[in-house]
Amino acid sequence: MSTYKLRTVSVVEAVAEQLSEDIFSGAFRPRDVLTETQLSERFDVPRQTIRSAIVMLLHDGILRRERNKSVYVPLFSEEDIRDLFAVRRLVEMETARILSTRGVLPEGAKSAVRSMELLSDEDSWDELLKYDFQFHQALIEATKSTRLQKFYRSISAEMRLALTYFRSGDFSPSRMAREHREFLDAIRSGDPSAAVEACRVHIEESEAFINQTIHAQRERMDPDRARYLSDNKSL
Amino acid sequence: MSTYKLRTVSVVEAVAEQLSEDIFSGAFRPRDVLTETQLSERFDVPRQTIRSAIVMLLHDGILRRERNKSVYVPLFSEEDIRDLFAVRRLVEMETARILSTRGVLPEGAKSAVRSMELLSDEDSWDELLKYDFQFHQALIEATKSTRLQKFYRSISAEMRLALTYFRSGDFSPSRMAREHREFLDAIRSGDPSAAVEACRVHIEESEAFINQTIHAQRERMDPDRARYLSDNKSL
DNA sequence: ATCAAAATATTGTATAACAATACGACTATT
DNA sequence: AATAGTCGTATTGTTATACAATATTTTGAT
Repeated sequence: MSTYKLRTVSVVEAVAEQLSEDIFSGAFRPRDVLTETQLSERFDVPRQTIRSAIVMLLHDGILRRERNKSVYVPLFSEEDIRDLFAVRRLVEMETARILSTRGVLPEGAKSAVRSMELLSDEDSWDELLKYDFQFHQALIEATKSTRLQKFYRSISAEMRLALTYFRSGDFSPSRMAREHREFLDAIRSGDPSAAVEACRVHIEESEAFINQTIHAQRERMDPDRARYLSDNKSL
Repeated sequence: MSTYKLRTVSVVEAVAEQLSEDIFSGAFRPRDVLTETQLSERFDVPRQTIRSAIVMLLHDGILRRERNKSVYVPLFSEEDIRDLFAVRRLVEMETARILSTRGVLPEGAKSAVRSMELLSDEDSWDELLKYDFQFHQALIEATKSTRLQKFYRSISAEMRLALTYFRSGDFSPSRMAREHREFLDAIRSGDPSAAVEACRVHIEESEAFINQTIHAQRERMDPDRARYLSDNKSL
């Protein structure tokens, strides 16, 4: 008889998950303030449960709070974006080094790229984003490094939130697929330094894309607003 | 008039802090299971408060649990130690690169080294460890990278716990001080690659020291026990 | 001794209440 | 009108209690 590892979901986890979705989907916008009683009614669970769920999301970086204040959806500054990408680059380059050294190429990453290649320009940004995350997730998990995974988890939620804010920019599934394919091939090559370099390129392309979207959004604003944001280094 | 940023401590934080100390100090040993009611009585706070404190320590990696089970103090495997050091090396090398590039040399790190140099061989391992952590903490904070700091925090507690387990090995404050001094000088030099390399050496010396202690401990055991541990890759 | 059922212990969730803090509205004073 | 002070309200932080769900131990039957 084989044994199954069943996956159960506690109430707190379910609330945290749904609340995350509400944030990612835009139901809650940056700077929105969420009070515990309000959430308690929304999900029809006791306030204690909400508080536990909030702690999870605080750790994921998609909610913030000061003491004795209500939590709020974070607004990422340019500095936040820089920091996120810098750290992500660090982690992913190390991942690329490990995997190419070990000659490991996770199936999940391969299938994610295949899925991307099947997307057409009419498909949604969300769809593309899903495969993007699946790809990188698979790579990290293949390292088998508990701490690296923990680290990546702690920034991936923030990353996802940042990316959804700037989804509106023009994007091309085919280009995205090609970039991921190249990265994957570099890892497959077995040359660690080449893989690491490909990773750097990949992440920097991603960052450049975001920055471009940010600036495009800013130009669509009126000058005063743009100047204000520029002064406050916020998005 | 200058403004102060006051630091307050909530009940949960105080409990978490004290509980951490109890774990670091060895009052709770690896594999010890801690029930919530037991802790509730020990600290004379309601169970809900204990639960919140536990969540913090779970994130710090100095407590673990499976669902519906009591938490327990982790026992680090050799793989854990390897993983911890690998990731720590990654973060600290990046830190060294950043600081040497920017020409930043935090005061806290300098004073930590000075304190080490004043220690004699009669002083305690705990004392030395304190300055060691102060040194690395200061470096990380000087990067101003929120995510890097968050990450470091998430492994430093585990690191400290691992180090306290193996405190018994022979140690030399003067050698420790010298190693840190050399690392600091390398950062000061302004040559990033030299600083990064010095960092690698520093961390690897630290890891080698731990491994040596581990093996020494193992040899003091009886053969059966040693073989058992070897088989289970646990310490 | 082995297995199953019952009793117990422990975590997870729910409800309520109160204390501490933050925030806004209002008032009094100048 | 502007300012500082006071009060009331909303919100978070903490405590208390109870019960449900799950895990563990004990007991009992075979």
